[in-house]
Amino acid sequence: MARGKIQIKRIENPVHRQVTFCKRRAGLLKKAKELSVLCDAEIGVFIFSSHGKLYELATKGFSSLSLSLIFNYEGLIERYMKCSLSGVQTQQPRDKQIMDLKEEINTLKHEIDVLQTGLRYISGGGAGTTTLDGLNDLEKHLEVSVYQIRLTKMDIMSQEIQSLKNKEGIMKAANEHLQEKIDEQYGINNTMTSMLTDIDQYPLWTHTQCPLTIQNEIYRF
Amino acid sequence: MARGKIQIKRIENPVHRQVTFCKRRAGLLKKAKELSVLCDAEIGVFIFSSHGKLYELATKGFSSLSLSLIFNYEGLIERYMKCSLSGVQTQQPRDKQIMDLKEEINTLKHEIDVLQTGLRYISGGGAGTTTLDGLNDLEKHLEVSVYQIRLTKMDIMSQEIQSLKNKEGIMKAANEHLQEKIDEQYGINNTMTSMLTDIDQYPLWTHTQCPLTIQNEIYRF
DNA sequence: AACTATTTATAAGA
DNA sequence: TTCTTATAAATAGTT
Repeated sequence: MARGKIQIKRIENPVHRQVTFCKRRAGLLKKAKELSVLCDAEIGVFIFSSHGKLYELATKGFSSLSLSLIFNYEGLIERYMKCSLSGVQTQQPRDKQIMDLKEEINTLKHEIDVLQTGLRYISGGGAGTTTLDGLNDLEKHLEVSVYQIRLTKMDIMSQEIQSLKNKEGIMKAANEHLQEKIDEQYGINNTMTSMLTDIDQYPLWTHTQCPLTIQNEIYRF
Repeated sequence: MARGKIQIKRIENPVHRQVTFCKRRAGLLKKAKELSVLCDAEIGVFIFSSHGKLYELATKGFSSLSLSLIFNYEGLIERYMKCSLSGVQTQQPRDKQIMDLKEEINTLKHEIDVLQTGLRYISGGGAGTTTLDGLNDLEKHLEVSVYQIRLTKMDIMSQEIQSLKNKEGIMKAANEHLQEKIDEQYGINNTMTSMLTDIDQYPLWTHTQCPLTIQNEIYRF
């Protein structure tokens, strides 16, 4: 856009490409920031360079709304479940519970296996595994470790929310509302949308009242 | 930036704000597209207006990264629903066997933590921590690893795909099915996800049978 | 939605 | 990467 017009197509010269990447990346992130400030919008920008390096920008609200939605929902839902369950106090046959625990143990053992494989993969620069099956396994396994990291993260976060009040009635209402939304909009991403809507509708819920929403508000990145 | 300089702070006049939002949003998305093309980068941009409407841009490679995250989320909702429907789980009876199992689980989880720390050290460098920031970093590193594994996987796949002939009739039928799905479930991000779902619905497709269009959408970078 | 006077971003060169 | 600067692009205020 200066000293000559350019065509918008892949820059073949790697040096030029890298320089342009730096400049335009900075420009894009700046523009994104400006837009979010000027117009009170929540914005997330993720840029992976061709070499795989991540550059990102996320406004606080964006993190708390959609980033959490995308990256942290597993942790959030799990916590939500725990919370609503402890309020409801229902009974479960002991055998089933024991089986569940054993199953969890097996899952964790398998995961350890996988993490060890992943460790070898990463440390070897990926050179070791080249079969499709091997890569599929590895991919799954790394996803599992990302998941575990998220759980750990959430554990740390949960310490912060111990001080919030537990109002069971509102929690149950939230639960019901959530279930309704899921039933209503169950589909692929429609559900995601409804979660967002929920967050907007109940901004003041505390963790124990509605963990799904409040953790988004409190535990931003 | 024209007819007068402006301060980068929230525009209080709602009309001005809306107009500026439109203009700058278009500008930002254009810039993002240009960057991805010029520099061969994978980019995702998510803009939520102050009213909650989502505008987004995601390059193909980027979508393959976020796809899995969304897909995982979807799986979670399924699990959540199953759980709710099959009756609520209970508080544990403080029974020795269960306690033992839980102890084992904790041990295994700890081991996983250790492995995760190792992964971080290898993949990211820097000191291992258990702080939130540290975990955030680790999470990102692993995500990039998953992303890179996928790129490799997709390369392998696309080589196979190119060596096989497509059967046009099946391809057309599948495309129609896909289009139906997209129409049905069109919402925020769901085009990508619905394609994934389609793939899952046809697990026995061989490369010769699997429609070219779907492969293009999912496996091309 | 258009129009334009300006500001901003940036391509090329160093 | 960073700086400089000529120029292309974006856009604030206006119609």
